Amino acid sequence: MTTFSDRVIAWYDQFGRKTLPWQLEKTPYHVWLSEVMLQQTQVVTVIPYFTRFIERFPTVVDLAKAPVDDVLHLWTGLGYYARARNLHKTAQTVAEKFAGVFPTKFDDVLSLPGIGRSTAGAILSLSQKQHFAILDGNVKRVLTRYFAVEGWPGNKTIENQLWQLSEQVTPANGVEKFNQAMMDIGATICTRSKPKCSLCPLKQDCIAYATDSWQAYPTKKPKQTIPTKTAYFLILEQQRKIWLEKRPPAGIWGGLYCFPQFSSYDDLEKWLATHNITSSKLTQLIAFKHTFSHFHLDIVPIYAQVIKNNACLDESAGCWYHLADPPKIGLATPVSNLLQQLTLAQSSLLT
DNA sequence: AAACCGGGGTA
DNA sequence: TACCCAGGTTT
Repeated sequence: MTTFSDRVIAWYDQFGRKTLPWQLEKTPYHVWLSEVMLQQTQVVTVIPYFTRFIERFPTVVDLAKAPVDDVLHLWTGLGYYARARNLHKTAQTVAEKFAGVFPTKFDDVLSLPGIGRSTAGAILSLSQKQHFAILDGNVKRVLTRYFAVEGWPGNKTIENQLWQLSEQVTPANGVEKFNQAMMDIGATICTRSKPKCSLCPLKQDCIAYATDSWQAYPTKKPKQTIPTKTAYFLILEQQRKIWLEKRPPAGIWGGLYCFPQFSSYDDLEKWLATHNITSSKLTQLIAFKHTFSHFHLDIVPIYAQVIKNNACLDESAGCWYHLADPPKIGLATPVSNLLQQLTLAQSSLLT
Protein backbone atom coordinates (compact mmCIF):
# COMPACT_ATOMS: atom_id res chain seq x y z
CA MET A 1 0.00 0.00 0.00
CA THR A 2 1.17 3.53 -0.67
CA THR A 3 1.10 6.11 2.06
CA PHE A 4 0.22 9.78 1.79
CA SER A 5 3.91 10.74 1.62
CA ASP A 6 4.78 7.98 -0.89
CA ARG A 7 2.29 9.39 -3.34
CA VAL A 8 3.38 12.98 -2.79
CA ILE A 9 7.05 12.09 -3.26
CA ALA A 10 6.29 10.02 -6.38
CA TRP A 11 4.45 13.05 -7.75
CA TYR A 12 7.46 15.25 -6.98
CA ASP A 13 9.84 12.88 -8.78
CA GLN A 14 7.67 13.01 -11.87
CA PHE A 15 6.24 16.54 -11.91
CA GLY A 16 7.89 18.71 -9.25
CA ARG A 17 9.86 21.80 -10.25
CA LYS A 18 13.56 21.34 -9.60
CA THR A 19 15.26 24.08 -11.60
CA LEU A 20 13.92 27.32 -10.15
CA PRO A 21 16.76 29.77 -9.34
CA TRP A 22 16.64 28.93 -5.61
CA GLN A 23 16.64 25.19 -6.30
CA LEU A 24 20.00 25.14 -8.06
CA GLU A 25 22.10 25.61 -4.94
CA LYS A 26 19.90 24.70 -2.01
CA THR A 27 21.81 26.57 0.67
CA PRO A 28 20.04 27.90 3.76
CA TYR A 29 20.68 31.44 2.49
CA HIS A 30 19.04 30.84 -0.90
CA VAL A 31 16.15 28.87 0.56
CA TRP A 32 15.55 31.49 3.26
CA LEU A 33 15.55 34.36 0.75
CA SER A 34 13.19 32.54 -1.60
CA GLU A 35 10.83 31.48 1.18
CA VAL A 36 10.52 35.01 2.52
CA MET A 37 9.83 36.34 -0.97
CA LEU A 38 7.38 33.53 -1.72
CA GLN A 39 5.44 34.23 1.47
CA GLN A 40 3.79 37.11 -0.28
CA THR A 41 4.28 36.72 -4.01
CA GLN A 42 3.94 34.10 -6.71
CA VAL A 43 6.83 32.24 -8.27
CA VAL A 44 6.93 34.11 -11.60
CA THR A 45 7.11 37.47 -9.86
CA VAL A 46 9.72 36.35 -7.36
CA ILE A 47 12.21 35.01 -9.95
CA PRO A 48 13.64 38.37 -11.13
CA TYR A 49 13.70 39.76 -7.57
CA PHE A 50 15.53 36.68 -6.31
CA THR A 51 18.06 36.83 -9.13
CA ARG A 52 18.76 40.52 -8.54
CA PHE A 53 19.19 39.94 -4.80
CA ILE A 54 21.68 37.12 -5.28
CA GLU A 55 23.62 39.11 -7.86
CA ARG A 56 23.82 42.14 -5.58
CA PHE A 57 24.26 40.13 -2.36
CA PRO A 58 26.00 36.83 -3.24
CA THR A 59 26.34 35.87 0.43
CA VAL A 60 24.43 36.59 3.60
CA VAL A 61 27.40 38.68 4.76
CA ASP A 62 27.12 40.87 1.66
CA LEU A 63 23.49 41.42 2.57
CA ALA A 64 24.44 42.27 6.15
CA LYS A 65 26.98 44.86 5.01
CA ALA A 66 24.59 46.67 2.67
CA PRO A 67 22.80 49.84 3.75
CA VAL A 68 19.20 49.02 4.63
CA ASP A 69 18.06 51.54 2.02
CA ASP A 70 19.76 49.45 -0.69
CA VAL A 71 17.84 46.41 0.50
CA LEU A 72 14.55 48.30 0.55
CA HIS A 73 15.30 49.65 -2.90
CA LEU A 74 15.78 46.16 -4.35
CA TRP A 75 12.61 45.09 -2.54
CA THR A 76 10.48 47.92 -3.98
CA GLY A 77 7.37 46.43 -5.57
CA LEU A 78 7.29 43.29 -3.45
CA GLY A 79 5.38 44.90 -0.59
CA TYR A 80 5.57 43.95 3.08
CA TYR A 81 8.61 46.15 3.70
CA ALA A 82 8.82 45.06 7.33
CA ARG A 83 9.92 41.73 5.91
CA ALA A 84 12.73 43.37 3.97
CA ARG A 85 13.89 45.06 7.16
CA ASN A 86 13.70 41.73 9.02
CA LEU A 87 15.68 40.19 6.18
CA HIS A 88 18.42 42.74 6.67
CA LYS A 89 18.33 42.37 10.45
CA THR A 90 18.59 38.60 10.15
CA ALA A 91 21.57 38.89 7.81
CA GLN A 92 23.31 41.11 10.35
CA THR A 93 22.53 38.68 13.16
CA VAL A 94 23.94 35.81 11.09
CA ALA A 95 27.06 37.85 10.35
CA GLU A 96 27.62 38.83 13.98
CA LYS A 97 26.26 36.00 16.10
CA PHE A 98 26.81 33.06 13.77
CA ALA A 99 30.15 34.06 12.25
CA GLY A 100 28.54 34.68 8.86
CA VAL A 101 27.28 31.11 8.50
CA PHE A 102 23.53 30.63 8.31
CA PRO A 103 22.59 28.48 11.34
CA THR A 104 21.28 24.94 10.87
CA LYS A 105 19.82 24.29 14.33
CA PHE A 106 16.05 24.75 14.48
CA ASP A 107 15.99 26.98 17.57
CA ASP A 108 18.75 29.18 16.17
CA VAL A 109 16.90 29.59 12.89
CA LEU A 110 13.60 30.23 14.67
CA SER A 111 15.19 32.98 16.77
CA LEU A 112 15.96 35.08 13.69
CA PRO A 113 13.65 38.03 12.90
CA GLY A 114 11.05 37.29 10.24
CA ILE A 115 11.40 33.52 10.56
CA GLY A 116 8.62 31.60 12.28
CA ARG A 117 7.94 27.92 12.68
CA SER A 118 6.92 27.24 9.07
CA THR A 119 9.76 29.16 7.44
CA ALA A 120 12.32 27.62 9.83
CA GLY A 121 10.97 24.18 8.93
CA ALA A 122 11.14 24.97 5.21
CA ILE A 123 14.73 26.23 5.40
CA LEU A 124 16.03 23.21 7.32
CA SER A 125 14.05 20.57 5.45
CA LEU A 126 14.70 21.91 1.94
CA SER A 127 18.37 22.80 2.45
CA GLN A 128 19.45 20.20 5.05
CA LYS A 129 16.87 17.39 4.76
CA GLN A 130 16.09 17.82 8.44
CA HIS A 131 12.81 16.29 9.56
CA PHE A 132 10.51 19.28 10.13
CA ALA A 133 6.95 19.86 9.02
CA ILE A 134 5.82 23.08 7.34
CA LEU A 135 2.46 24.84 7.24
CA ASP A 136 2.14 27.61 4.71
CA GLY A 137 -1.01 28.66 2.88
CA ASN A 138 -0.60 25.99 0.22
CA VAL A 139 -0.14 23.17 2.70
CA LYS A 140 -3.08 24.43 4.74
CA ARG A 141 -5.31 24.23 1.68
CA VAL A 142 -4.23 20.69 0.81
CA LEU A 143 -4.67 19.44 4.38
CA THR A 144 -8.02 21.13 5.07
CA ARG A 145 -9.42 19.56 1.92
CA TYR A 146 -7.85 16.13 2.31
CA PHE A 147 -8.97 15.81 5.94
CA ALA A 148 -12.09 18.00 5.64
CA VAL A 149 -10.95 20.25 8.48
CA GLU A 150 -13.77 22.56 9.55
CA GLY A 151 -13.07 26.05 10.88
CA TRP A 152 -11.04 29.08 9.82
CA PRO A 153 -7.27 28.25 9.84
CA GLY A 154 -6.53 31.70 11.29
CA ASN A 155 -8.07 30.40 14.49
CA LYS A 156 -5.37 29.11 16.86
CA THR A 157 -7.15 25.84 17.63
CA ILE A 158 -7.61 25.02 13.96
CA GLU A 159 -4.02 26.00 13.22
CA ASN A 160 -2.80 23.63 15.92
CA GLN A 161 -4.88 20.82 14.42
CA LEU A 162 -3.31 21.52 11.04
CA TRP A 163 0.20 21.48 12.48
CA GLN A 164 -0.56 18.11 14.00
CA LEU A 165 -1.82 16.79 10.67
CA SER A 166 1.20 18.19 8.86
CA GLU A 167 3.56 16.46 11.29
CA GLN A 168 1.55 13.27 10.93
CA VAL A 169 1.91 13.12 7.13
CA THR A 170 5.50 14.43 6.88
CA PRO A 171 8.01 11.57 6.38
CA ALA A 172 11.49 11.40 7.86
CA ASN A 173 12.87 10.13 4.57
CA GLY A 174 12.51 12.41 1.58
CA VAL A 175 11.25 15.30 3.68
CA GLU A 176 12.92 17.76 1.27
CA LYS A 177 10.95 16.37 -1.66
CA PHE A 178 7.77 16.00 0.34
CA ASN A 179 7.68 19.58 1.65
CA GLN A 180 8.54 21.05 -1.74
CA ALA A 181 5.88 18.88 -3.38
CA MET A 182 3.19 19.86 -0.86
CA MET A 183 3.82 23.54 -1.60
CA ASP A 184 3.84 22.85 -5.36
CA ILE A 185 0.64 20.80 -5.21
CA GLY A 186 -1.06 23.55 -3.24
CA ALA A 187 0.15 26.20 -5.67
CA THR A 188 -0.59 24.40 -8.94
CA ILE A 189 -3.20 21.67 -8.34
CA CYS A 190 -5.04 22.26 -5.09
CA THR A 191 -5.64 25.89 -5.98
CA ARG A 192 -8.06 28.21 -4.20
CA SER A 193 -10.54 28.05 -7.06
CA LYS A 194 -10.91 25.47 -9.82
CA PRO A 195 -8.53 22.88 -8.36
CA LYS A 196 -7.21 20.33 -10.85
CA CYS A 197 -8.26 17.31 -8.81
CA SER A 198 -7.83 14.92 -11.73
CA LEU A 199 -4.07 15.57 -11.59
CA CYS A 200 -3.79 15.20 -7.83
CA PRO A 201 -1.84 12.30 -6.34
CA LEU A 202 -4.06 12.47 -3.25
CA LYS A 203 -7.46 12.27 -4.90
CA GLN A 204 -8.03 8.60 -4.04
CA ASP A 205 -8.63 9.36 -0.39
CA CYS A 206 -9.17 13.12 -0.26
CA ILE A 207 -12.43 13.74 1.62
CA ALA A 208 -13.24 16.94 -0.22
CA TYR A 209 -12.75 15.13 -3.54
CA ALA A 210 -14.90 12.22 -2.45
CA THR A 211 -17.71 14.55 -1.44
CA ASP A 212 -17.12 17.09 -4.22
CA SER A 213 -16.82 19.82 -1.62
CA TRP A 214 -13.47 21.53 -2.27
CA GLN A 215 -15.26 24.86 -2.24
CA ALA A 216 -15.98 24.50 1.47
CA TYR A 217 -12.26 24.35 2.37
CA PRO A 218 -10.40 26.06 3.83
CA THR A 219 -13.23 27.64 5.84
CA LYS A 220 -13.36 31.34 5.03
CA LYS A 221 -12.43 34.07 7.44
CA PRO A 222 -15.44 35.71 9.08
CA LYS A 223 -15.81 38.89 7.05
CA GLN A 224 -15.56 42.38 8.42
CA THR A 225 -16.16 45.81 6.95
CA ILE A 226 -13.21 48.12 6.82
CA PRO A 227 -13.21 51.91 7.21
CA THR A 228 -12.10 54.50 4.67
CA LYS A 229 -9.63 57.22 5.59
CA THR A 230 -8.46 60.20 3.57
CA ALA A 231 -4.85 61.27 3.16
CA TYR A 232 -3.52 64.41 1.48
CA PHE A 233 -0.12 63.92 -0.13
CA LEU A 234 1.88 67.11 -0.63
CA ILE A 235 3.91 66.90 -3.81
CA LEU A 236 6.36 69.72 -3.29
CA GLU A 237 8.60 70.41 -6.25
CA GLN A 238 11.70 72.51 -6.46
CA GLN A 239 13.64 72.42 -9.73
CA ARG A 240 12.55 68.89 -10.71
CA LYS A 241 13.17 67.64 -7.20
CA ILE A 242 10.41 66.38 -4.92
CA TRP A 243 10.46 66.56 -1.15
CA LEU A 244 10.05 63.13 0.52
CA GLU A 245 10.07 62.31 4.22
CA LYS A 246 11.28 59.15 5.89
CA ARG A 247 8.49 57.50 7.85
CA PRO A 248 8.96 56.12 11.36
CA PRO A 249 10.14 52.49 11.44
CA ALA A 250 6.88 51.03 12.77
CA GLY A 251 3.42 51.21 11.20
CA ILE A 252 2.30 51.62 7.64
CA TRP A 253 5.13 52.03 5.14
CA GLY A 254 7.59 51.94 8.04
CA GLY A 255 11.01 53.25 7.07
CA LEU A 256 9.93 54.09 3.54
CA TYR A 257 10.03 57.51 1.94
CA CYS A 258 6.72 59.22 1.34
CA PHE A 259 5.28 62.60 0.46
CA PRO A 260 4.40 64.70 3.51
CA GLN A 261 1.01 63.27 4.48
CA PHE A 262 -1.91 65.01 6.16
CA SER A 263 -5.38 64.05 7.23
CA SER A 264 -6.82 67.38 6.13
CA TYR A 265 -6.17 70.13 3.62
CA ASP A 266 -5.91 72.57 6.53
CA ASP A 267 -3.08 70.59 8.10
CA LEU A 268 -1.25 70.65 4.80
CA GLU A 269 -1.51 74.44 4.56
CA LYS A 270 -0.41 74.81 8.18
CA TRP A 271 2.62 72.64 7.48
CA LEU A 272 3.65 74.88 4.60
CA ALA A 273 3.27 77.95 6.81
CA THR A 274 5.19 76.38 9.71
CA HIS A 275 8.06 75.54 7.43
CA ASN A 276 8.14 79.03 5.97
CA ILE A 277 7.46 77.74 2.50
CA THR A 278 6.06 80.10 -0.05
CA SER A 279 4.66 78.07 -2.89
CA SER A 280 2.81 78.47 -6.12
CA LYS A 281 -0.94 77.94 -6.05
CA LEU A 282 -1.85 74.47 -4.71
CA THR A 283 -3.16 72.16 -7.44
CA GLN A 284 -5.19 69.09 -6.70
CA LEU A 285 -4.23 66.13 -8.88
CA ILE A 286 -6.41 63.11 -9.59
CA ALA A 287 -7.37 61.39 -6.35
CA PHE A 288 -7.22 57.60 -6.10
CA LYS A 289 -7.77 54.82 -3.62
CA HIS A 290 -5.21 52.53 -2.01
CA THR A 291 -6.47 49.55 -0.04
CA PHE A 292 -4.90 47.91 2.99
CA SER A 293 -6.13 44.88 4.87
CA HIS A 294 -7.70 47.07 7.53
CA PHE A 295 -8.77 50.23 5.76
CA HIS A 296 -9.11 52.00 2.44
CA LEU A 297 -7.07 55.11 1.96
CA ASP A 298 -8.42 57.83 -0.32
CA ILE A 299 -5.32 59.62 -1.50
CA VAL A 300 -5.59 63.25 -2.64
CA PRO A 301 -2.32 64.46 -4.17
CA ILE A 302 -1.75 68.21 -3.85
CA TYR A 303 0.90 69.64 -6.11
CA ALA A 304 2.86 72.83 -5.47
CA GLN A 305 6.11 74.40 -6.58
CA VAL A 306 8.46 76.11 -4.16
CA ILE A 307 8.94 79.75 -5.06
CA LYS A 308 12.63 80.49 -5.11
CA ASN A 309 14.84 79.07 -2.38
CA ASN A 310 13.01 79.89 0.76
CA ALA A 311 12.23 76.32 1.82
CA CYS A 312 13.95 75.34 5.03
CA LEU A 313 13.40 71.62 5.41
CA ASP A 314 15.29 69.31 7.70
CA GLU A 315 17.48 67.14 5.48
CA SER A 316 17.81 64.54 8.24
CA ALA A 317 14.07 63.89 8.14
CA GLY A 318 13.81 63.45 4.40
CA CYS A 319 15.35 64.15 1.04
CA TRP A 320 14.88 65.95 -2.22
CA TYR A 321 14.13 63.24 -4.75
CA HIS A 322 15.67 64.06 -8.13
CA LEU A 323 13.20 62.94 -10.78
CA ALA A 324 15.96 62.71 -13.37
CA ASP A 325 18.40 60.91 -11.06
CA PRO A 326 16.38 58.91 -8.50
CA PRO A 327 18.20 57.92 -5.29
CA LYS A 328 18.13 54.27 -4.19
CA ILE A 329 15.51 54.42 -1.49
CA GLY A 330 12.46 52.39 -0.50
CA LEU A 331 9.21 53.91 -1.71
CA ALA A 332 5.62 53.10 -0.81
CA THR A 333 3.75 51.84 -3.87
CA PRO A 334 1.41 54.83 -4.35
CA VAL A 335 4.39 57.17 -3.89
CA SER A 336 6.38 55.22 -6.43
CA ASN A 337 3.47 55.39 -8.88
CA LEU A 338 3.03 59.12 -8.45
CA LEU A 339 6.74 59.80 -8.87
CA GLN A 340 6.71 57.66 -11.99
CA GLN A 341 3.90 59.72 -13.43
CA LEU A 342 5.64 62.96 -12.47
CA THR A 343 8.74 61.74 -14.25
CA LEU A 344 6.82 60.94 -17.42
CA ALA A 345 4.29 63.73 -17.79
CA GLN A 346 2.84 66.05 -15.22
CA SER A 347 -0.01 67.05 -17.45
CA SER A 348 -1.63 63.61 -17.33
CA LEU A 349 -2.10 64.00 -13.58
CA LEU A 350 -4.11 67.19 -13.72
CA THR A 351 -7.82 67.07 -13.01
C1' DA B 1 -14.82 44.22 -3.76
C1' DA B 2 -13.26 40.42 -1.31
C1' DA B 3 -9.91 36.96 -0.22
C1' DC B 4 -5.46 35.92 0.84
C1' DC B 5 -1.10 35.42 4.03
C1' DG B 6 3.44 33.80 8.07
C1' DG B 7 5.23 36.38 11.55
C1' DG B 8 5.75 40.34 14.87
C1' DG B 9 3.81 42.99 18.43
C1' DT B 10 0.77 43.99 22.15
C1' DA B 11 -2.82 43.54 25.67
C1' DT C 1 -2.28 33.27 25.02
C1' DA C 2 -5.33 35.64 22.08
C1' DC C 3 -5.99 38.94 19.20
C1' DC C 4 -4.52 42.73 15.90
C1' DC C 5 -1.72 44.44 12.12
C1' DA C 6 0.48 44.60 7.51
C1' DG C 7 0.23 45.72 1.42
C1' DG C 8 -0.12 44.25 -2.99
C1' DT C 9 -2.03 40.61 -6.12
C1' DT C 10 -5.51 37.47 -7.61
C1' DT C 11 -10.05 36.19 -8.29
